[in-house]
Amino acid sequence: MSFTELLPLTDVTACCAPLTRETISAEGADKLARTLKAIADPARLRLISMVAAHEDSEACVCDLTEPLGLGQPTVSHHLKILVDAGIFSRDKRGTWAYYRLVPGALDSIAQLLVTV
Amino acid sequence: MSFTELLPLTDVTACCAPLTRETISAEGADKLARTLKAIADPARLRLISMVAAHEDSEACVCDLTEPLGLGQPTVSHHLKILVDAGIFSRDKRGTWAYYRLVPGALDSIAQLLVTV
DNA sequence: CTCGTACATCGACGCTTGTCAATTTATCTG
DNA sequence: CAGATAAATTGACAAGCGTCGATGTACGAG
Repeated sequence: MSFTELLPLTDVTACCAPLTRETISAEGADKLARTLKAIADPARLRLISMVAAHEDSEACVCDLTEPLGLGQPTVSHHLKILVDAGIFSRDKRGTWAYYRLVPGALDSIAQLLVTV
Repeated sequence: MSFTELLPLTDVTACCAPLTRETISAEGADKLARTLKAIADPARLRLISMVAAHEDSEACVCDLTEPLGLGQPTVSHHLKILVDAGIFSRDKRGTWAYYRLVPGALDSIAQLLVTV
């Protein structure tokens, strides 16, 4: 019963209590920190923004390497981190790998930070 | 002309475009990443949560050291990072330094992540 | 003025992270 | 099959980060 493909790390979604509503547990803090670390990088923020802006809201590595100004292995590395964190999904079609935002992933994170 | 005390790093508030609405600039990504890095740590997430839950929504270092399970210098270090990022404000009264959430700081960050 | 307390700062240490060049794996084409 | 292209993986390196112990600083009590 491998949930891994269906719910990569989106247990962030499962977690509900906003940070400031009730005291977070050490484990919860660890998990949320890991997710935030995945986003807390300039290259990865730009990747998220670029993929969202790309046509059909998806992009392959070759679309991203040159505008980002980083090497292909580095871009692949960042994309893997985002996939592992449940932010991106990966769809391999032929020789290309297409990445897109997991719907609701960023919103789930945002809801944990909000205080209102 | 030192803005530093008035606008620690809350230019995050000034920034408006959610990540996925328009393509973020390299500079914008850098700034947002710095802010997110300030939050993307288990100890600091717990500090945020603990301060928000504390009576009068403020706490001094001595309130936080023991429940966090970290040394006093380490806690001071984390608090400084949160203050520099504009998440916490610091108010020294007598021998004690009281920290509290900057109103709207976390919400500003959350709004940059949201996709809806 | 002296002592104790609360906090900040400094220096050092190990671990993690971002990046690259080189290599490997997978897939399509002829 | 051989060759070419897209992407993932590996190994290495410098830089950054979290933590601690020791020290410095500011403030209140006596």
